[in-house]
Amino acid sequence: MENMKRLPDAEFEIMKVVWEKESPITTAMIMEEIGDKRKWKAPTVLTLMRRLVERGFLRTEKKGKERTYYPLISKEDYLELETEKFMKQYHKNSFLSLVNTLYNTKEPSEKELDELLKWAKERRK
Amino acid sequence: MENMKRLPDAEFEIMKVVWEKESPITTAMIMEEIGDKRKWKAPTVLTLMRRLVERGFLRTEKKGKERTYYPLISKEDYLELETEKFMKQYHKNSFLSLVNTLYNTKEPSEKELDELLKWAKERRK
DNA sequence: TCTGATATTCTACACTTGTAAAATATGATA
DNA sequence: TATCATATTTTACAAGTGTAGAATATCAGA
Repeated sequence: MENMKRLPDAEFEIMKVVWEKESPITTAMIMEEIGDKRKWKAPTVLTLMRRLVERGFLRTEKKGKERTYYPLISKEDYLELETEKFMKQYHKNSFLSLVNTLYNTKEPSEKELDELLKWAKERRK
Repeated sequence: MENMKRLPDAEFEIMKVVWEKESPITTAMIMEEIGDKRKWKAPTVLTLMRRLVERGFLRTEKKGKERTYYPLISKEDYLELETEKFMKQYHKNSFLSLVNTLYNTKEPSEKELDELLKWAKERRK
């Protein structure tokens, strides 16, 4: 999508569920998944879904009483946008800046280090 | 600070300038630095500074006609919060997820890889 | 077909954020 | 000290976001 924008937190919550379920998505599925955790009422969820449709993140169809939804933006594409924005805004696109910030106080785990080393070496050869 | 919250973008812009200058900070300094770029009027900047004071990011003193400001939160502390929130929310705290997202389409530069390898190796032994 | 249950839509409202005009205070200068 | 220039404070307002009550539509069953 041209000029995709960051999602408000609540809408991103919804999208996370949408991405992890199989389409078509129903409101019931969303309610079941996060209704409890977030204590959202049905109209709240419906409002968020509607806004996501307006934003072009979902498309929707009405069958009788109920609506179904389908994602138009993939999780990968969205996370890429989000991550690039973040790296640029807070770390001048420097990965080193990021790790230094994160592990300034704490130490990285062995596992993280291993994964990272493996990843970096693979790209380098 | 207990329960520090994320800053709105405009306020973060201000903080970036605050952090890079020597305290005490004056509005004039801010205006000079980003007044042009962002085309903010003086009252806009003053409002943002006031909000930052209310949030506990700055303290301020009034000398005569003018105000001076001092940061109460360091750049390092704030970036740590921001980065941790980001990693948790968008990457389940996994670096690998982050690098895979970033370098899914593009390739990492030699320089990034070198820096990263160096960093990881240093931590490991 | 009437009725109740349920999903959706409409409407609303408070809070946050970005932005600044108008009003005011105060130091500098004539 | 009266006046001007300038910095600050007050006030405001539109958009965006989180949240949901009230109103409405529609399916399923009596």
